[in-house]
Amino acid sequence: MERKPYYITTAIPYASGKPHIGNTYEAILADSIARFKRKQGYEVFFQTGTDEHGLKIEEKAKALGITPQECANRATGAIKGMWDLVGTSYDRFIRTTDEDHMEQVQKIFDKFYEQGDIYKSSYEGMYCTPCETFWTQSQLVDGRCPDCGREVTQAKEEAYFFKMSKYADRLIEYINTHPEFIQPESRKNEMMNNFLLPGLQDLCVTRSTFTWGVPVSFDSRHVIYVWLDALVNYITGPGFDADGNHGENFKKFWPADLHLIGKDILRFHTIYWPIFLMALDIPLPKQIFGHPWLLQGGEKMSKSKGNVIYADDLAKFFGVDAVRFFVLHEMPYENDGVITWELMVERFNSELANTLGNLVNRTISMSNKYFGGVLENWNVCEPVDEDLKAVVLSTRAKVEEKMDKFRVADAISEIFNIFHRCNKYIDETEPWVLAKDENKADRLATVLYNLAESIMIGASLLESFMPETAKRISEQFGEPLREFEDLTSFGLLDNGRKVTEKPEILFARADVKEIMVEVEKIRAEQKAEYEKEQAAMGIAPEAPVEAESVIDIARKDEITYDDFAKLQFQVGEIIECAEVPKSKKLLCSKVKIGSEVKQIVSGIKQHYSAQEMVGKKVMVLVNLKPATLAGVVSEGMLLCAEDENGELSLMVPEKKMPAGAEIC
RNA sequence: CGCGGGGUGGAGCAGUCUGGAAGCUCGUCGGGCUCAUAACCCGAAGGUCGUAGGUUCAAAUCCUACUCCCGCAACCA
Repeated sequence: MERKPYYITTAIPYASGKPHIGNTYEAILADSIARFKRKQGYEVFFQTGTDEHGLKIEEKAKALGITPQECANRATGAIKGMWDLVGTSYDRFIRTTDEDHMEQVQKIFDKFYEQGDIYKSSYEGMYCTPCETFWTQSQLVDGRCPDCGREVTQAKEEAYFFKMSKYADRLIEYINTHPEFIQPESRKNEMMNNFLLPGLQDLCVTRSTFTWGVPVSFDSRHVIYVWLDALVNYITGPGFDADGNHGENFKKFWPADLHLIGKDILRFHTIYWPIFLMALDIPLPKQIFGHPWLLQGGEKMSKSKGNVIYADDLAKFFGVDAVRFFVLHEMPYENDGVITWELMVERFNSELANTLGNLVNRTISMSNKYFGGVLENWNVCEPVDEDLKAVVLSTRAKVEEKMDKFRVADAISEIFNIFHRCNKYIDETEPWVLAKDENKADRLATVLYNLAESIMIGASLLESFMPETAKRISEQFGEPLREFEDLTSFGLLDNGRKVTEKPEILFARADVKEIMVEVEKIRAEQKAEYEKEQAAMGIAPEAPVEAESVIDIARKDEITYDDFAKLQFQVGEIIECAEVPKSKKLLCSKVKIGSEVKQIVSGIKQHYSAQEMVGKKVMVLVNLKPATLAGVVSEGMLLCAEDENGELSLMVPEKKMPAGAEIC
């Protein structure tokens, strides 16, 4: 029988380091869909991989004293390792440094150029020579390079551009006639209104400021920039060939059924990607699903604090399947989800240990206790059985329906509904009461058989989401997991099956306090590792947060006394202060400096209230050129000290000083 | 008027598109049960569905205004 093809991809994460739980979520989500489709009988091609080119990797490699390829290898190793750990069943793990991919990227670029879709022009912006980087006006800090703080110059760089506008109308038409193309649908309008309808800008598709990328075949000073290089992985992976000699997999699987991506890159996948495909004259993928993010609760995650959550750490405590369960089941459909260690423990205990684990355990224990572990259906039925069977047998259809809409969390809830029903069934039938009456042995056997059968059907459905657990349950019952088509009939479990003698605890309840003690250790390790890495790259470690801490900042270029003398500092007295409307950080102060009053806007609202500002004597840079902030003119600058957490402290004179006193 | 997301019992969320008895998990309280991982089952308390208007026989759901919170952007002079 010929199976229908199903092609699913994840985005390819940038190979910059170990992927955190949010990145891993996407791989798990895609994997569960891929497994489910296989279970449904599709021939699935599941592709994931890494994006390995670009400036950042080139720079990091330089800092570490290794080649960019080595640097990418390390990160890809970490990503692939993580994907493998969580059981991602990909058919191809593509890397943008794979030879077949790079060859096609060049050919595709050539083709676009020959077609006239790509043209040579120039890119204008502010350029930092030492950093070899273009910045937009808005990225500049104090008109200087945000990376090194040096001056930037207006510069022009030659680059190649893709004529997006040429295909915009076709794309708008396509999106309008294919409402299922962008998922969730609410995102469709966002793309249309923000990018497509106002008019598409041509996309710059090359860079000449770094060399770590696929070179343009006919112009070796340029490398092909990220989106063109990365997006086409979806077709080069299964074997697209720009000359038309496509591989078997491409012929079989393209167009893709689903690109699963984070909502942040929906724009590139629903606009640039379809346009590239149109330019190649091949069909567009059927659906693009922008999933929400899995965020960490509590404080902002940062490696330097050591509070980044990784799937492998979670798996150490809870096992891989519990991690899969959490990210799949706890993610809301459209909104961002939250993960914390505490939440993980709670879900783990309540759903996995209590509901599922305990159910399997008590069922097996009873079988052993009452019948030496042998399951036999004596067919002594009572009305309660009917409801159990109805729930169990209707689940497959419900799960399928949810999965069609990628409502994975709901699909899992449907499966767990079986386990809840089973626990209730035990309560209703009271096997321990039946066991006391020898005449009811046949009924008791039937009850246990029904339970085992229900659990096996539930476990079989669970296989796509928690493959290990499904397997362990099946082993404990000594019964193989069911095929998809066998999940809608009750009673297929072999009569006389013998369950395991000693039920294995599937999920041992976890104690939050104990876990948190261990988590602290992980955090300390993570922090140490981060500092080591920074040191290896020649960056001074961040100062510890203790009371005695010191802060080292980058040393600026030496200046002469004349330079210094240009700055005029005076003591100013704040006589009025108000919040700047519509701004989050700004306070507007009237500052008395001598007999003059200046209006100064400062970004200190989060540290000082307007009221407490009044009356303070502060250090003011008075001869700064006035500027307008959030629509308010500012004629100077209040000086503050800033610590590593961004806390600000105004500079005030140590002794009483009159307003206007010069600071020199 | 920068972009976007959100405000639903103590906590975390679903429900909003396609109006029609306010639901899930955790927590709390009470009860049941003892096969099991202090678990399981039943029940209860607890909600002005951010505020104010409007449409409607009927609004958490549709419309209008307002308000607060969170990301990003922007200013952090």
